[in-house]
Amino acid sequence: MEQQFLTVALDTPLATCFDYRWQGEERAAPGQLVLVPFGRRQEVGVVVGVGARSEVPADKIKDVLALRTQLAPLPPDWIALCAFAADYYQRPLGEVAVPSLPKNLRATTTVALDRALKKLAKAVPAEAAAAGQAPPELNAAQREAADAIGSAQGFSPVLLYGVTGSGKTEVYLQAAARILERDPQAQVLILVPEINLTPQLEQNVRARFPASAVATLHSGLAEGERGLHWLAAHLGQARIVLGTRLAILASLPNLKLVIVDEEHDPSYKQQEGLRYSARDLAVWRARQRDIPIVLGSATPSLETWQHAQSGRYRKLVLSERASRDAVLPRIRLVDMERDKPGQGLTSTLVSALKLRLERGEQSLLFLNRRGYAPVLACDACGWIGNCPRCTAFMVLHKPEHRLRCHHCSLEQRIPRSCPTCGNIDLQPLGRGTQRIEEGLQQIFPQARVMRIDADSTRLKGSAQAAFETVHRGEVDILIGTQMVAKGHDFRNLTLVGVLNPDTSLFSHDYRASERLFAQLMQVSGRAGRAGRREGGNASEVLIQTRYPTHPLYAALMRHDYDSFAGTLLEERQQAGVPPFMYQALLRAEARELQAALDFLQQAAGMLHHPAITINDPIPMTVTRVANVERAQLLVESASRPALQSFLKAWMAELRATKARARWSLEVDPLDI
DNA sequence: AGCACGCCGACT
DNA sequence: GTCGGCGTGCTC
Repeated sequence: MEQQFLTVALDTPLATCFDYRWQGEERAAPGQLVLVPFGRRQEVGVVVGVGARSEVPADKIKDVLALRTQLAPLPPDWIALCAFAADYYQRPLGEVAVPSLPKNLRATTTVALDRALKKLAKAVPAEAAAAGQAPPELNAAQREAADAIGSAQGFSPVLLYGVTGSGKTEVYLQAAARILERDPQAQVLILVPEINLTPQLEQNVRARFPASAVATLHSGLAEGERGLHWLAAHLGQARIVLGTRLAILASLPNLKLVIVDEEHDPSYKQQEGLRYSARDLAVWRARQRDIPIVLGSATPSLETWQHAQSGRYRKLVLSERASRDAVLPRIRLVDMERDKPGQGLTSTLVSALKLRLERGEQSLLFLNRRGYAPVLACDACGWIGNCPRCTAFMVLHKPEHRLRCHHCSLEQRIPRSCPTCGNIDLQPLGRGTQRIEEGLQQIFPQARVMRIDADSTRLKGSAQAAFETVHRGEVDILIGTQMVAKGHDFRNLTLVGVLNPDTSLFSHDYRASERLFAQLMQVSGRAGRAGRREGGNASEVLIQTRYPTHPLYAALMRHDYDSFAGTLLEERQQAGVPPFMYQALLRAEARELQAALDFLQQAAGMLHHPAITINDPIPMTVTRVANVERAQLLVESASRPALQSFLKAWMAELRATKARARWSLEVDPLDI
């Protein structure tokens, strides 16, 4: 029996793959899973290369323990996708490929895998085109978009640009249906930011296509379920895969269309480990497979917008709201200098709330700050409740009677008196959702007020339950953080109040205004989605601000993202920041700030490249978290290839040096 | 990252 | 006398 040498990608931080010997009956092939000895442990890895010989000295090479022949090999294009992501984000291949597989399918034992395969073998593959519910009529713009996408040949990126309620979902579904009808093998991948916050899209997909043709992939699924759905995608049984960012790394052998809903949403960016952008990988994936991709948004990311303006992406516009009687909500600014808020609410907003209560309509208040008050302070001596482990304030959480650090989760009892001067009268400064909730209950004692934020929805399923309560009409006033801004259609909601958006206007983070506009646009879309029946009152959005003349608000009131995005792009070009510049961030953390800074300084001096700017190391804004000091170093280039080749060489050097700090690299960082 | 091996302080 | 600190080195 001819022996084979297998190059195996393993989930380790080591930058290489490992070679093993295989001499079993069956021939091994790239894409297969193998169980191998690694150090003194056993690991499951992915075969990425097969050969008759190996560079590695024979005495070091160990034998493969088992080949998972029951599982069809992962396709070459999947390996190529992982390899690209690994390369682009400067991570080992195994660290990308292995963790993207469901845990129970890559376990050292094979029970879960066999069970899942057995279960799927029984399932009868459905004819995906055999639709359940009949598709609704499209308006002209929708039809044109669905036609264009459904008939596109080869790699054709499309920005589907349309406000909330303009019927983007319907375009996705009908374009997908066309492709599935035409090709009985075809698979469609639909990415959404957070599946739990957009249940309506999932319901729509499930209503339209047979259940067995749809697979969902997101981190909320139980292990067994996720393994089953992943396998259905891998085996081609799932024709539509609906998932969050992790679904971009699924095996989809017959992928023919990719859809990225709300493509601007920051949750497409993974914020730990492999810090990939699922949207960017989706575009790469579409090019790799030479298939169309749809990026949908009412407020596209400036990266996407610029590609659309330059003609690299085709821009398809949905300008009208799809539901006939749905109208765009009227957006009004409330000048907080003139109308001073009490309990965080201006009299204008209070009257508007009162009117909705009288009419039996619902209101939504949006405040992106959870807790009762962001700071507790002593008027007498100036003491402020700082976190002992972080450079941050302790946030007052009144229902729990606790001070809580939002960075390290440290909790303390609320001090009865000032720790330095003994003053009993400690003052909460500023307002969070809890405090607004309390104020609302005082102003409207008869109103049914509900708060939805990360604190009120800690328990699994409680967010779902809370939203259902609102949908059932058992809530008059809903107060929430960005959790309430996404996805949900509240039929009876006619007022949206935005409480404290100004902080983002003058942020040092140049992406803050782009994000704010998107967020306000999105939360505005919660109002009046169904329209008001028979000559009723238009829905209304009230924004409390100290800067009523700010251009961001002016553009928002006109629902005019075009001109706002144009202005932002000009500013970005002038400032030399993305999308006109490509960035990477080297982060370091250590017990002593100086150690982190020293490491970064050393790293900064390692390599020089004419097209690369290496900035000075600086402490991060929140320097200390959980008693670890953090600093970062920004690297920039106008050329993506130049940055990539620099990073590759830099990483090799960095990995070879003994660092006195923990460090990590992020390519295309969102927060800098 | 794990998980060894490897030499110096406070405990049954 | 040992238990155990984390420094350095390796994983095909």
